[in-house]
Amino acid sequence: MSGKRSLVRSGTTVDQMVRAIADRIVTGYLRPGERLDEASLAARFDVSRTPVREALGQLSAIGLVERRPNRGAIVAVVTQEHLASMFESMAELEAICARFSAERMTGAERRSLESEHQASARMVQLGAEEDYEYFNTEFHSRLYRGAHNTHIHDLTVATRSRLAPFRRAQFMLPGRLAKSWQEHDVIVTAIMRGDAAAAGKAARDHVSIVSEASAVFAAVDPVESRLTRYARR
Amino acid sequence: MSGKRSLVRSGTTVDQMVRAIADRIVTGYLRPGERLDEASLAARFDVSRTPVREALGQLSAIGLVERRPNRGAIVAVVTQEHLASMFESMAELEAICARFSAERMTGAERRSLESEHQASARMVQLGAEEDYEYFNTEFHSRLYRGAHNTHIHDLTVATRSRLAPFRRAQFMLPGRLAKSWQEHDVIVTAIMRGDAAAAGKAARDHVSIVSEASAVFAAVDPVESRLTRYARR
DNA sequence: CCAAAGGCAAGTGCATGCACTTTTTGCCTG
DNA sequence: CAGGCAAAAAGTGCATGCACTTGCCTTTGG
Repeated sequence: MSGKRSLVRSGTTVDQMVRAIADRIVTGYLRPGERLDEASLAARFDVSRTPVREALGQLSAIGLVERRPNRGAIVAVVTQEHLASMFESMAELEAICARFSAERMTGAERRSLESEHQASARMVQLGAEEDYEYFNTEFHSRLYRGAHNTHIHDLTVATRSRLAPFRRAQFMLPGRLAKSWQEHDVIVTAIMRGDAAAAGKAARDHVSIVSEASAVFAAVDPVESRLTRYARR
Repeated sequence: MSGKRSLVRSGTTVDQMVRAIADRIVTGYLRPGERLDEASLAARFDVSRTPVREALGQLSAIGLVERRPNRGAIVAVVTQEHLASMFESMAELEAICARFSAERMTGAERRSLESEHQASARMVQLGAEEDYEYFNTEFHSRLYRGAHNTHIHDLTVATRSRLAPFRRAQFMLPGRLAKSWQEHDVIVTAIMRGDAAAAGKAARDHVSIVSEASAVFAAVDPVESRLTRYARR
């Protein structure tokens, strides 16, 4: 092998592989149903099959890939039904985070939530989808952290990342940007006045709307065809 | 190696290892902070280190074990704070399941929930802790399934199993058995009349009470001493 | 007597190799 | 020409081996 390790990143080779593959799945570069050949991945990342296997095992443990004994691994295929259940769960989890945030956020957390939210209004005016997407992600992360509950935070982040491939195109819908900001605004207002119930409801509604927007894409997405291909085997 | 495989169970060797180790952790046979030596485990289960390593990797991916690069694995240590966050999450997750159950359970599901619940009353009268514990587990599983949401089901089951070591002794508390049944009764009644809000609240309260009961044990448990041992390293 | 250095044992991380399973291919038969 | 079968190819599952890291213990200089 070539000296130390070409990818100088942190952690062991396996950790790097897990992150690398998970990233490709979450960003949609690897599509549901796509075959994950151990040898190819090993060659691609210039490591032996052992760390690849371990990485695939861990990814399958967290549900990002599906492994069939002796038959290789594929990027986890998500049925319409399961997708719906994840979106519904997401709405509930976000509702919990918003409720807790309304009750528990510190003064500093409230202030930065509000100021960043106000700042993101500019992105909406400019119609800067990508910049707004960054604010949006950050906004939701603030809610998760603001809940001051590690476990809920972890569950929410994990669920969110599994939904990432299906949320991708949502901001392409005309007017979605402005609506999203409005919905955030309702959440922020409720949190600022410590109204847990209202914050929870607003967050749940917000995700539900995103869910419906994404469902449009999911239906015509390669997911279905991959599903078919998978079932055929 | 001896022929096929001595542990004839289903799945690959790695799957068996994951289940075997997870089981020992969840049942409390392996205690938080305990060292998981690859070679010892390999010898113990009569396999090579490779499947053991993969199993440990997967267990660490789902949070049951903690892995420090080059420094081996230990059974995940749960701080008091994290434990509290898991109990709180559990209460919320159960509340969601109960709410959904009230809205979505089929007639058959409702009937069997109620009849099994009524049957478990006998266990309370007889003070049969172990038998009641079986009914109790089944009762909660019914709620998770009754929610008709795969993802929530999975999150709830996973969280519950991580809490298992800390719920163990709860029924030893005098009178807990009868109180538990009463609390279940409130949940069942709410579900039977389709009152989602009441079912959710009752389920949340139920778990909160269990949480408080368990906290007593957690505080004086080996968890603390293990924590100390771990920190010392 | 203590602190730093160095070496040793234990243990982890990854590469490689072989056995076994699944899938594919090519040939034969009806 | 479809169907079936057998052998080869491809790919997974696990064992083994070696390099490297870590923690401990001894040694040595102050």
